[in-house]
Amino acid sequence: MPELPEVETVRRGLAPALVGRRILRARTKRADLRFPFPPRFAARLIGRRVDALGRRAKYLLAHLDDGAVWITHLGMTGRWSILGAKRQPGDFYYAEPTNPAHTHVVLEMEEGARLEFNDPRRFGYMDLIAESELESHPFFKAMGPEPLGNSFHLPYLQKALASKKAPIKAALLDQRVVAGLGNIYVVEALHRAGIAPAKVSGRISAQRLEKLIRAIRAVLEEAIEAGGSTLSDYAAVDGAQGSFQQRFRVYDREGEGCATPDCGGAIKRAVHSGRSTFWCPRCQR
DNA sequence: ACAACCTCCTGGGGGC
DNA sequence: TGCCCCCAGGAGGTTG
Repeated sequence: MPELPEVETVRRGLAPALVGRRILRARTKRADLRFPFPPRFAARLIGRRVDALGRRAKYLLAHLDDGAVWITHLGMTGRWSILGAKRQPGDFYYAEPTNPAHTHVVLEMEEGARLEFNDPRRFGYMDLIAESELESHPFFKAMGPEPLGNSFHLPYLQKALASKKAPIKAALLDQRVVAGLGNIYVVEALHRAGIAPAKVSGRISAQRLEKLIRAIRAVLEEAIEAGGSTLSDYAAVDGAQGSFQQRFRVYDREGEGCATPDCGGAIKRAVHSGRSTFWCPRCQR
């Protein structure tokens, strides 16, 4: 479900409930998600104040007042909801309750916000580590640059892809190359850049890589603006659905006409490494 | 080292 | 209606 724009939307929704407030209660309802919770996870959250809520790629990073960082990855179906919060204009909202059987973490914050983490497939995970260990943590150690950040630029991408034989689609899904893209935004960006998903990474000209960088940035920025994409279960913390799925040009549009002006091609679908790829064979080369 | 799988897990949708 | 198969936003681990 959640790629960078969805995680950023969740971050922006959670921030008013978390930042500057203390965690009054915390409870996990099972021992693990994708991985076990760290030792004494809930107990170590209780009493802490959240100083800042950041994001790195698809990870949420809550910086706590004791120097620890509480990490959440949403996996495929992970969802944070805010329930029963204050009902004041501009404050929090009330999310539709999700299936309680899949509610795995519950927090109560100062000022009355109740936060629930719900994840039917349990591909999500959480961790709690010292801020000083963040860079060396296995999740982040080999991670590539933020696609919307200053270090994602042509010289970097040229170097990262040079001599790579993998198809460009696979390379962009590799979080070591660039961190935060997933299946949807990769295929959308490749379509905008006019690059075929199967194109060998190391054989794309500088000019076309420059166009790809611009396409990645544009699609992510537009998707954040739209509150992400909702296919089935993704929602923001207040239950709101994203709307970027209405602007997909290729994703899940097999057989439909290409959106590129004067192209007239038809969108194709193929499966590579178990993941669906959508593209227009006419304008993506 | 690299690329192409398989896997974890649940639920929704389509076909019969 | 029911059942079975396929599919899904991620990504670590295993093969070859």
